[in-house]
Amino acid sequence: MKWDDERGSKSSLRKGSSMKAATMEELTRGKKQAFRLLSLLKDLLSSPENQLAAELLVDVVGCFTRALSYLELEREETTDQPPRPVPDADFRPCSDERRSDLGRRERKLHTPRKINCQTRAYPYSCRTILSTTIEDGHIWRKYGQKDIYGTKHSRSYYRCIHKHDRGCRVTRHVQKTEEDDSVFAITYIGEHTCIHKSRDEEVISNHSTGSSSTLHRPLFTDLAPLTTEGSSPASLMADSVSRHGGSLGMEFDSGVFKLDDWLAPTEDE
DNA sequence: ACCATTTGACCTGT
DNA sequence: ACAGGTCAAATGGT
Repeated sequence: MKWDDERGSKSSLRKGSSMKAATMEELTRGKKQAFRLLSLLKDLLSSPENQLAAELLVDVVGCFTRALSYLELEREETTDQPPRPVPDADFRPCSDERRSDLGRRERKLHTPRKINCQTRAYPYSCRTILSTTIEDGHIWRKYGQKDIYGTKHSRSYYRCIHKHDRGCRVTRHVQKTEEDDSVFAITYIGEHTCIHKSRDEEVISNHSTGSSSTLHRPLFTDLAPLTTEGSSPASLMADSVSRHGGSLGMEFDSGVFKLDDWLAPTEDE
């Protein structure tokens, strides 16, 4: 196994770097390492007996993420400096020359904007989860892909396949995390209104994954609510976890997902 | 032929 | 002006 950046304290005490910069550096490193651990242990943590460990680790990643956000916010408020450098030194644009947007990256440094429901007037709930799979038990139609400024992975856009026949307007976008290529950040915008799935479909879906798990998820409307006012994407994550066994959820933005809400087996009605 | 994905163009919000 | 989101024609797979 290769550990490439164990030596945080040395770099953080570099001459001339501020305490805040050093703090951010340490937090960034901590977050990255926590991600690696999460990725390393994902199979182990998906079993119910390791639920507490999974919860703790997800919380650790969340703490780092939040701490970095707070520092970033404070810096943006107190300085005129362009706030964020390109995150990776080895960052380079996607090789696809045809994309008209690519040249824009080079032109100017800008603060990456917050996405979607924070920048646009969407009346829908918006939640981001982390998962090792993009499968969540729903059928999605991809309708776009964009290179996102300051990130090395492009973002893919999906809408529910039942948009037209059932009027389901939920969308999601999927992007690999900077820290770990095998972990996806999946942001759900809106809620499924096409949720009338039969038990048969659930069984088929479970069976198709090859999983011998006896876990069953309730239908969306049965799920425990989030700690914030929004609701349904937690259920999407719950589906993902129970069916695919390797997914891990966590909070982002405004919602907190409780692992025990979606890992615990559900009792049959 | 049909359907899903890709991707350049366009739209929207800041 | 620009980043991010969406549209829709082109393309590719079956």
